[in-house]
Amino acid sequence: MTGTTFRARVLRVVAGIPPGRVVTYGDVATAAGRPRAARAVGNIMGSCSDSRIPCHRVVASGGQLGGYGGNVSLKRALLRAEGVLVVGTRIRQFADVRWTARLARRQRTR
DNA sequence: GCATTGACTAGGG
DNA sequence: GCCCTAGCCAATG
Repeated sequence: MTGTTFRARVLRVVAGIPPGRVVTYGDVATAAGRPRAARAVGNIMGSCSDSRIPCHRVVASGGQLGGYGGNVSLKRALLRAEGVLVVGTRIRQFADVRWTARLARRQRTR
């Protein structure tokens, strides 16, 4: 995996997010190997045109919705459709819908 | 190869 | 709770 670019790793992580769950840009960056590249992740997301990449499950820190190419309303609708409780530009019960590889292992094993 | 941009984050007012 | 500032990173011109 030495030749894997940061971009590819980010897309890989986002593609692994299960329905009804969300992750912050910082979490994706960390999972990709660059804890400080949250901004870069956002840039990559804007370029992700693949339908297999659920970019709408990537949100900002603190449960903020973040952005969605200028159509935040659509992102809000998609998240709510998956069971995520969204109010205004924020996510309620963010800790309950937040997803990370480490948490996934915990809930999968138990 | 340098400068600008942008779906970010944390900290201070 | 909201607005502004500084810091960080990859992509693009």
